[in-house]
Amino acid sequence: MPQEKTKQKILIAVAWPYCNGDLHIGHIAGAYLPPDIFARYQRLKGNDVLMVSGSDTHGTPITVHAKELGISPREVVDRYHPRFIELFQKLGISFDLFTETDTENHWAVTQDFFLTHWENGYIYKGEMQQLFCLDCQKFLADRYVEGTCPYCGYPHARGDQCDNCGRTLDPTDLIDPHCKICGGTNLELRSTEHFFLDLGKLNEPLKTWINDGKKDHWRPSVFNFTKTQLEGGELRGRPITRDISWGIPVPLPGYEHKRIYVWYDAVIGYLAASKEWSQHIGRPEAWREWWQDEKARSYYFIGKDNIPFHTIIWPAMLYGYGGLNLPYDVPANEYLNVEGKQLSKSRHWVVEALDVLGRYDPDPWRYVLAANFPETQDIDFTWEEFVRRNNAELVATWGNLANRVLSFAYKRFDGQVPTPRAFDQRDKAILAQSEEVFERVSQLLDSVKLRNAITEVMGLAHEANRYLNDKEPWKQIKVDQEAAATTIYTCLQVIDRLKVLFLPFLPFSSQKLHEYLGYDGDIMGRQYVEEYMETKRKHLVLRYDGSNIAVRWELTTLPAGQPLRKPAPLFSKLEASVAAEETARMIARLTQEAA
RNA sequence: GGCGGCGUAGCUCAGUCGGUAGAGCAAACGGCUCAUAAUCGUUGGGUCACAGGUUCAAGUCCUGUCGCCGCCA
Repeated sequence: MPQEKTKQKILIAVAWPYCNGDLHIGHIAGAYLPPDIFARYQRLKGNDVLMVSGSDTHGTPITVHAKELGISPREVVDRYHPRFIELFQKLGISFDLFTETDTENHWAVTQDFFLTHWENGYIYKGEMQQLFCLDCQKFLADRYVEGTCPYCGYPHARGDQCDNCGRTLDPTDLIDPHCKICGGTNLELRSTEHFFLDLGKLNEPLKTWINDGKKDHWRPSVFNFTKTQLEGGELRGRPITRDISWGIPVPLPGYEHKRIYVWYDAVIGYLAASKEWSQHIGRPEAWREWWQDEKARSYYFIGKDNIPFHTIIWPAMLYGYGGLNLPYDVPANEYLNVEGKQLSKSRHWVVEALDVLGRYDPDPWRYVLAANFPETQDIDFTWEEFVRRNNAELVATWGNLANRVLSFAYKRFDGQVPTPRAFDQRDKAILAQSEEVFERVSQLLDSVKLRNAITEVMGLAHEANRYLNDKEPWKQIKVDQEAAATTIYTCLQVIDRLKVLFLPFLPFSSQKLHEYLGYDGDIMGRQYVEEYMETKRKHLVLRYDGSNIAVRWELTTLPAGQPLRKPAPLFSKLEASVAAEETARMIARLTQEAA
């Protein structure tokens, strides 16, 4: 049924990883793999996808980290930013642009935002009481004050939060507060002038926005939370500047020594990166198609801790700026726990993504994480589950299906796709099933139910195995060559469709399968790293080129007689011992770091 | 403390609009031998956190309690 295909503009905005440490698999499952699957699907459908993110480089955690290492904040960024890029390349996360916030472009876009908010009356000046270190002659950001937690007695609690009991604190709550820079205790409360985003003034328009009746597709956890907050009508001004030296200078005369608070500039990155991408492709105004066209849709992929920033603060900022689209959807995920415990760098319970990608292929990770996406609740990942899903589902159900059929065809039908005769009822049934699955998966992907979608796809692989066992082509071929040819053709046809269905999830193996089936061409696109020079500074970016992709999101028809390539298994089994080894590795690290 | 989400089989999780509780794993038995010993079939297992309420009918809606997670204070 040919329907008018209008290309939809899809902005895929991905949480900006904070650039002071490596990403773990919880980040991948929560925020980075989902948008890639969604982006690949949308591109295959023929929509115009712009998927952007970058390293979040400002803020005091990075300056604190830099001081601990005895290097500059910029050197901290230079240490982790390339590792993010390496990770996303290895995992196949197809950012149209992954950049960073310490760029001339981002500074300019942020300062423009600030000035526009200022001119539009959404920023006001106010006085704040802040601890000042008399020895350093500096105001201390919350994180630069250390002391004893008044709740649990932990002696190294920070001014913003206690790492031991997790409570949020005010620097003045601390017992025996001292300066983290010089260790001194000569602190006094002083008044300092700062700028505030007037969220109170933006509460009412946001209330109208959340109740506009166009949020039915939002996840309940995201929608209910946002709606309640906005209808409470109690949004208050929030400081957007700080007395630190690392960050974007306030663009007002007399205030250049103050810096823009990292939370304010980080979300602007979505727009800044879109503008940077437009520069790269040589159409500097292209970003407008994703940000100003009312029909464009923007999806923000984030973890649940980030919900208020993306459903309240960022929409408020966009509204206050004017003329830019507010989020169409914010499919926030819950958390991925590991072996029953929450991942936590400070508590030394981590599975670093780059580390494990050195030991295991990307598609098994993509599969296992997608099958476990925490879309509705926190999910418990175990290494045993990783091995089981890899061996019993990816290898045994899907990889083995492809391999058994391809091998049979290659050996018994002269290395070609066999020519079928008329299909019987059983053949027609499996082909019809592949169409139904295609429909269902499309609907699930459209509504960002990725976990259900991949389960449906795997279900079709399961059905194809059943079909094969019903037809027994290894028996048919002894008595009726054409019957076997029809069975194998039918199964290859289904596998070809599974290749497309799996492509957003498992691009690496779908590419291999594409070649085994005798096709040419690239179906997963090409990622590449560039160094981009601005007038004074340069930075590394990750980009993606999917312009030559040789398939579309549609039911394929495999040409009979097409020469096959010699097949090989798509996936490898893992030793059962892997689970115990990896768990032991985590526990070893835990006890070692704790000592 | 306030707000939101979650709590379902031994384990990990689905469950749409209120209509007789589902899948996978694990266990047992059987079929097949194309395939990486992979695959296919059959079989068991439930106080849907707890206590009330609405309804002809509640895992689902309402109230309260407990626990976990997040945001805010």
